[in-house]
Amino acid sequence: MERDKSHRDVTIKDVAKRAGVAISTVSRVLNGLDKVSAKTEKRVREAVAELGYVQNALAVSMVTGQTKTVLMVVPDFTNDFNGSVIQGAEEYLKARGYTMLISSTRDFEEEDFEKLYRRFSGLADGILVVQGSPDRMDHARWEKPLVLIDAYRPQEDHYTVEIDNERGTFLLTEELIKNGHRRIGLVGGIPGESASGRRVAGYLSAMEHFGILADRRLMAFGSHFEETGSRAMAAFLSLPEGARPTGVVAVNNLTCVGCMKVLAERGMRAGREISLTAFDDHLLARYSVPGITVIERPTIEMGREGAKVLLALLSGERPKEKRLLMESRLIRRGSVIPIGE
Amino acid sequence: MERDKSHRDVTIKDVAKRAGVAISTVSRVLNGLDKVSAKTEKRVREAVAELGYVQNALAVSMVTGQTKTVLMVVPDFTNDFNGSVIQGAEEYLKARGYTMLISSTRDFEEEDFEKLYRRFSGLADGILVVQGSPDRMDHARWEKPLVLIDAYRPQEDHYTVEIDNERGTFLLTEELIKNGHRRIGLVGGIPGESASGRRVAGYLSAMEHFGILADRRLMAFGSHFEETGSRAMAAFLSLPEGARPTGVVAVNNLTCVGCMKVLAERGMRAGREISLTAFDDHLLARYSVPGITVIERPTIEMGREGAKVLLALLSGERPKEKRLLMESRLIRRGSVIPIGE
DNA sequence: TTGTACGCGTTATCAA
DNA sequence: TTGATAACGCGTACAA
Repeated sequence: MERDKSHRDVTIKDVAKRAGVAISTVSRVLNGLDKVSAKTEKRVREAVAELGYVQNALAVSMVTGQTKTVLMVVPDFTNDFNGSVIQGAEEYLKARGYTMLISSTRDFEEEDFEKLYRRFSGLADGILVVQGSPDRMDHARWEKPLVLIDAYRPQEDHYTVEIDNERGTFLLTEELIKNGHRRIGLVGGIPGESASGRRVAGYLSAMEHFGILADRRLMAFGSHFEETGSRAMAAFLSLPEGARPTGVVAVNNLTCVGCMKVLAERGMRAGREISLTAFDDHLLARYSVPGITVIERPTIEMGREGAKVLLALLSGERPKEKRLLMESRLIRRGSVIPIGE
Repeated sequence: MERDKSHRDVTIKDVAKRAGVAISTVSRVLNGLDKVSAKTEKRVREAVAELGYVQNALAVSMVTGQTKTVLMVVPDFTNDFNGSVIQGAEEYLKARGYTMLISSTRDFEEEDFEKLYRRFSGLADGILVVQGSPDRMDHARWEKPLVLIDAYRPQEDHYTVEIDNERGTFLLTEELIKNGHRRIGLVGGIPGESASGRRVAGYLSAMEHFGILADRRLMAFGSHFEETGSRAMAAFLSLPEGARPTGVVAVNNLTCVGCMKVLAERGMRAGREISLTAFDDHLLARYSVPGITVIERPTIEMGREGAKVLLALLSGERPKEKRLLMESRLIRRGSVIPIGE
């Protein structure tokens, strides 16, 4: 509570005194807007250097109304997809003089979103929200610029950065079908969540496209986490021979890991006893033997583009295309076994 | 630049007017310090609710001198170790009313650290620095409370949260030796960095302890990244039969991944053609078949403890033990092959 | 118990 | 081209 005024930071006043000018002159030099004589400017700059003066960002924000700060909301920091998105966004923001505040929504209750908005509304100029959480958030409470990454809410009207989720699982499913698979399991994510929803749709649409009847027993849902993948794979494996899927599509990185975990526990491997394809590339998919066939998303770029759109919004631009669709691609590895008819 | 005063946020003044009291009374109610009559308090609370008043954190910080914000500096967000540390710290801070600012130091030049300190010195009350970057940082410029996580600089005097790095690699090396290995390769990290240094020391000390002469050709250095592991493993494998290591110790998660990558490319596997042990548990170590024998660190807890120490510092406490040592443990998996004498 | 008024470090307006 | 000063929203001595 006690402020120690003795070793206070040096302020604009100190600089003004040292340079023998008014504080408004110092401010002008620092912000380089109005004209200042070369001589005065030099004196001020010297005083700044000598005193090691640093602007008080808080005071600047108070009067300008801008914090030059962006809030990033992610479901979880331990997921490598989120990590990459953050990396991309942070680099872009930092390079443009913006600072990044961060908050994870793991274990959030409904009410916590409201608190989050309250707490940060005065601290950040804009907000970047990464998938997962958004479906439970009431974005309407946030009145400043907002960009959604990897989420889309048709009933609302936000700027978003996405990939074509439906096409992704379509490709994964198609890959299995073209290799002769007919009984294909699906490990869905959270039933109501937007990205998961599209991915499930892609699976169904591929099945239909190739005239295969989808089997309810081969579709499992739950969460974005490992556990859902493990449970699903275990259930699939316990089906009788004729009903058991020969291939499985996992809708995200962690559920894929869960599938692989169960396989490993039973001495099985994707690409040997069963085929597996999944959304999102990750270490395990890339370097396990055989590797997993996946849909790779430009994660760093998604973060960067999200930040780019947000800064555009902050500078008053209003891009008329609200949804930005990024490219994703299928990477074929050894996890899909060709099956003879 | 233009502040739109028309739809300004509601301020403490508005609340005071609505409640028919002075702003100082509102402040008192909000901060609950001084005594306020029950009736007045009720009126104020109602006014707050009706107007949807939210304190302006910036203004509060200006007058209190505290930002209730902590800066977290990490080398990279895409590394799962860092992600976990962030997760642990963020949860702890959030629960205590603190906000987290974040910055990655990937690709930082020397001078950037100075800029970083400048930029954030007024924005955060304290700083949490995660390994990697610290060795190139001049922490002296940061005058507020600081806690180092997974880094130790003997020449300086900071609060740190660590594990016994030397013991970790000692155990990894010992595990190989006890399984009959004698030619053991080491994939070191950044030569000058503190944690890497201790880990290299652990390897050397195990070798010496068991009377094995360390071979320079079996020690490779470079970075914390995959590439260093790949290069090292490739070099090891190209050694003539009698000089080639039968076991390898990787000092961190990514270099371990790099090793596994090279093995995979050549159709080899850790636990088959060669033995491998590594620092840090991660997806690939856990679920590849066979799994990798690793040192597991309590990553989330390290973040949490770091935050805890920092908040203690911020509240004026000065724990006399500056170095906090966390427990790590060896997890045995199938990547170590017993070798007959 | 409550109200007045000052200060926190800036920017921006208006005069000089 | 420069200087004086009113905001920005709040906490808190000090007075009432």
